[in-house]
Order: sequence, then structure tokens, then C-alpha cells
Amino acid sequence: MTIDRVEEDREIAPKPGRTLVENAYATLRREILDGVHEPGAKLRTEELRVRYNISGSTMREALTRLLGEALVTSEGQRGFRVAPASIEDFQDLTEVRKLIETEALRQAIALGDEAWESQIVATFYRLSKVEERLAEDPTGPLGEFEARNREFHHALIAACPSRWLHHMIGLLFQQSERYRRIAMAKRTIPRDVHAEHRAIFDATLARKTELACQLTMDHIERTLTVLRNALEPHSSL
Amino acid sequence: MTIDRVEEDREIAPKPGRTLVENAYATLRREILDGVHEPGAKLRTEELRVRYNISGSTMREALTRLLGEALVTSEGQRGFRVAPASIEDFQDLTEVRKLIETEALRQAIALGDEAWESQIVATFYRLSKVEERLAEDPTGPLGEFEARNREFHHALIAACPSRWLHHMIGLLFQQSERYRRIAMAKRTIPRDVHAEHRAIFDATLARKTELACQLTMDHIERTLTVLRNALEPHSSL
DNA sequence: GTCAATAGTAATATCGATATTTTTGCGATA
DNA sequence: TATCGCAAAAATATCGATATTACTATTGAC
Repeated sequence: MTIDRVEEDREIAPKPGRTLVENAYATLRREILDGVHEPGAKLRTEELRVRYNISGSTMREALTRLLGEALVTSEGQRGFRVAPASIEDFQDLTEVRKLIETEALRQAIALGDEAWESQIVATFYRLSKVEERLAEDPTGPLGEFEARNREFHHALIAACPSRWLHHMIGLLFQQSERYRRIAMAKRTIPRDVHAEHRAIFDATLARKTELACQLTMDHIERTLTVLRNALEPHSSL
Repeated sequence: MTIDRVEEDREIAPKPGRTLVENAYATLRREILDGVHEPGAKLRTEELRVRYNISGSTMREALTRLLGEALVTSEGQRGFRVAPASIEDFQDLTEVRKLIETEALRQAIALGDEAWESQIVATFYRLSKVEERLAEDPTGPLGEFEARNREFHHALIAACPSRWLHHMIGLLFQQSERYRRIAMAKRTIPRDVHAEHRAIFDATLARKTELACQLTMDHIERTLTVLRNALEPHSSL
């Protein structure tokens, strides 16, 4: 396992205001999204509870929380596992995201006000900065990129008033994060992510609804293409 | 509270194969969906753990599970509550369901085989039976109706291959159950649910995609209309 | 040599008690 | 009379140990 090595790099910073379950939950989620725990891997409560310095029941509660986000699975009396990942799952994820995120974008463009626009501008700027740094040093701040990327994409659809659309988009976006991580590492075909973001940015602010939606779908689809090309046929994730 | 009264009616039947958390989780979920615990009501672990004869940590785990299905909320160090309900929330739910379920239906009609068709026929038959009984005795087996209704609607889209679409539809359908319960009780405008189901049934088996989708949207929308009419303006749920 | 039964081991699920935090009740002060 | 502070009470979060179940390896029978 790569756990020990990661332990050195990553400072597990338990935020003080939060409860112990919340901290364990947040940390474990990040580790799963980062691929520290491989898809399908067993998550032994004993092992984890030592790792996070909490008790058994508390650890179970954290694991149960991830269950609802479909990042871990649990079978009867045989404990927890990291949710499996497959190219088929990612393909499915991609299609559903295209459907739902474009709908949210449509609504956002129709309803967005000036505050909405300015947030898009702000998050796009911050994303661009980290993209620049990442272009120079590809081993750079991947975690920060993910955060800025999420912020930008969220800002685009922030004016969509549907709580449930937001909820599902959040869920699906998070799921995709696991796959994005692999795609960025194994990238074989060239890709100018920044250009894609700029195109979506321009189209959205110009209120060109159909163009913005089409660009968004292409953007979502592209990560799938990258991952498909990077993977040998039948190789696992 | 109405808890004591309900305790008489409902036999809490802990299925033997399952674990204690699973039982408590299943029971509590059903009670929330049935409105035993009002939206926004506090869920004290002490109270519940006595009710279900389980320990504190175990009860917390069950509650945490409901968190992922958005039936329960939790705030920092101040416990759990039943997720709030509002007409606005139901309206949102309705819109999103229209979007997602029609997409799934489209795919199902495009891909469904004979086994798919036969399952629709079977579940429609069973649903019709309970609808008949319910027409004669409106205070009848509401729980069974919900089950058959769910089975029928699931059969319609069973041929849709997208796991994620199914996952979200399940989530949203469950959420709607809380509101459906209220709508059926407070029904003020007449409604022939059976006719609606038959129309969807016919259109789907005839592979009339657009018609089936339109009927499905109307069907989903109608419960919202009923609920709107039944409610005084600004009255809570 | 394969299979089945089983004892021993590892892991999971559950419990009951304790530590911690929030809420409540009440009197003092302005 | 309002409100502020503080102590008591209630509720929540967490712990460490135990009961229960699943897994594993070994033995014995065919």
C-alpha cells in the first residue's frame, strides 16, 4: 500500500470547529478521490480508526456517510469497500453529467444577473492562474487545480435555482474527480484545458446558450476520451 | 406526538438476515416517508434508540445513512432532524423528475426487449388490482399502492442502461413519496390515477416515445397541482 | 487428490458508559 | 422589564470493550 508514503506528504489537518466524524469523513473522502485507496479496496475499520485516532463506532459513522455519496459500498456483515470504478461507469457518469449540467447551464444563462457574471469572471481568473502554473510544472498543485476547477464550474451554473439539480451535479462531479485524477496522470493525447474553459467562459457571458451547452458537453466528454485512449483494453482502473 | 398511536398499528418487523443498523435504518426511513416524523422535527438519538432497542452508536449510524438520502439533516454538534419539506422543494423535485425520468424512458423505449415489455405488463396488472381496491375503499392499503406504483414506474424505465440515472430517479422518487402521501390524503380535485397509468402503459408499449414522455410529465406534474390546490397559501406541510 | 467439516483467527457489528457541547432555567443587574 | 451571566440539565459525540459473524487453514473421510 501507498498509505505510509502519503502520510508524509499530506498533513491531515483536523479543523477545530468540526466534529471528529466530520474530520475523518472529510479526510477519507479526499483520500478516496485522490486514489490513495484503490477502487474496490477493502476499508478495514480497525486500520482506519488507528490511522485517524478515533474509536470504532466513530469511524463507522464516517464510513456510513461516504455510503450516501456512493464513494464506498457496504455488504451485509462484511464491512466496507471503496466503490468500484470502471470505464463503463465513467462513461455513464459522463452521459448523465452532459444531460444535467447543460440543463443547469441553460437555466443559469436565462436567469443569471450581474452578481452571477462577476463570480464567473472571478473564478475564471483564479482558475487561469493555477492553470498557468500547472502548464509550467505539470507535477504542480493538482489539488488546488481541482478546487479552482470546481469553483469555476459551480459559478457557471450558480444562477440555476434548482437545489436538486445542484445536489446531483455535485454528486456526479465528485464521482468524476476520481477518474479525472487518472486521466490527468495518464494523459496521452494533447489537450488544452484552459482553451476549453475560456471558450465556455466566453459563450456563457455572451449568453449564447446553445454554444455554451455544446462546449460544456464537449468539455465533459473529452476527459472520457482521454481516459479511453490512455487505457489498454480491459485494463482495470 | 403521534408516535405512540402508530406503535400500535405498525408491527416493526426486524428481518432476521439483516443487521441491526439496516433494520433501524429501514424502519426509520419508512416512518419518515409515511410522515410519522414531521418534516423539520428533531430526531433525538436517545428517544429513537429506546424505540428500536438498539444502542446509541448504532442508532447514529442508521441516522447517518438517511443523511445520504437527504431524508435527514445534521448540523454540527446539534443532532439530527427530519429534512424540511416545502411546496417549493416539491416543485423543484417535480421539475427535475420530469427531466430525468423522461430521458430514462426515452432510452428504455429505444432499447427495451420483450422481457422488458412483459415486466411492464405484469407490474401494470398488479398496480391495477390495488388501484381497484383503493377505489372502493379509499382508506385501504396505501402502503401496498405505493409499492406497486414504484414497481410499475421502475419497470417502465428498467431497460434504460444508465446506473446513475436509475440511482437519481430512485432518490427523487423516494423524496416525492413524502409529498405524495400528503396529496393523496388531502385530495380536493378529482383525479383518475389509473387512467393516467393506463395511458402511459399504452404509449410505452406502442413505443410512442414522445407521447409516453409527455404523459409521464403530466403524470408527475399532476401531483404537484393537487398538492398546490389542497394547501392554503403559506400553510406549512 | 478432492471435498467437507471444523476449530481457530480475523474482522465486523453492537453495546453501555463517559466526555463534551448545547440548551435551559433563574437570579442579578441595569 | 429586558438582558446578561452563569450554573444545572439535557442532549450530543465519542470511547473502549464485548458479542457476533465471516474467513482461513487444517484435518479427516472417501
